[in-house]
Amino acid sequence: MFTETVQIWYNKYKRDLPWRHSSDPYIIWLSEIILQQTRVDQGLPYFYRFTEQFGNITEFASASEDEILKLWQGLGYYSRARNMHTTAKTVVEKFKGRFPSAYSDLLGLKGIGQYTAAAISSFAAGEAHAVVDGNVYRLLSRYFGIETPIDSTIGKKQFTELAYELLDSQNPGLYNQAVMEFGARQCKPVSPDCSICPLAQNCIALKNNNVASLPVKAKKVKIKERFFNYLVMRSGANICLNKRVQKDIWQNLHDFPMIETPSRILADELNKLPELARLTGVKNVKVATVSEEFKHILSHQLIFARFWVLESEKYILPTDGTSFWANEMDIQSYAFPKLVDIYLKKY
DNA sequence: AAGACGTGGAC
DNA sequence: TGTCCACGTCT
Repeated sequence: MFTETVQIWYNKYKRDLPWRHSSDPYIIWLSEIILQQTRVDQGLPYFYRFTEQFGNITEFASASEDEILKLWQGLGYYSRARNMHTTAKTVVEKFKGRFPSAYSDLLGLKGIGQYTAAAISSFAAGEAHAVVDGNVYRLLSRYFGIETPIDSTIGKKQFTELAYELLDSQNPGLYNQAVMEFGARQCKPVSPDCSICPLAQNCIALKNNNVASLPVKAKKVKIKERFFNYLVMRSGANICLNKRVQKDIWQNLHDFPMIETPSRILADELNKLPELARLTGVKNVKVATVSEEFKHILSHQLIFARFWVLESEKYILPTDGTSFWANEMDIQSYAFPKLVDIYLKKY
């Protein structure tokens, strides 16, 4: 009943999305990775960008990581782009350029977990694997009145087992699309219109009047505050950039040489920091201008950033090994996190 | 196996 | 304003 109702609803109300016309595992992979933790509206332009740029997995694999990250710029969770590049090269080398569609093959690829392997194998090859994404957790927890936290090991197991029981093994692709679309559009996170819901009759949460409190999540993220002091150095037509190679946010994207401090600092405090002399190679650097404070919110961090534009006759190349002088004309070819991109567009 | 990892839109 | 979405995957 549940399964049939959801599929009937889907056939009537589904959105026409470009990847739904394809059974090419490469195209489905692109769309699924882009859509992880990302809404359709935000991901759609990136999907077009990537399919236009790379017509197949071999073209994708032959691009550089910098190129991939530049195309991905602004979408967030950049490990997705780095993992895609790794996977593209794996597919060319180990699968002769034919993107796999078997669940077990897919699970072995970087960036593909249970959800994505189930999605690609069911959409591209009709394999009977149930997708369990945020939409599915929400829909099942409400309809069946399940209060097990979805971010617990037990919860994950319980919801996955239920999803496999409900799966239409004759039409796994259709069922998976339907259940996710239903969750996204009808059983919405906030204020769903239960008065028009075809599942309302048997929905436990609706009966118990606790739709709004499901699904249950046990953990809450701790937000860590960080203070970034970016050093903007220009020399002729060049500007000093930094590649973020360390294991931290925005890995392999670019910003400026930066001094992170435990709290907000003033100009004369910045001048006293030994890192300033070390990063600039100049003893008494003058601060020409200071930007306003930029507040940048990540899922787990709150970043306060200032851009200190330095004035000096001459700088030496910072000795951190990750900074370099770039021609200002080439600036648009580097991938930047949103915070830095906003600053660059403003000044 | 708990925590890390972006961004933007809805309310 | 702040909170939620946002389990998806990796480490």
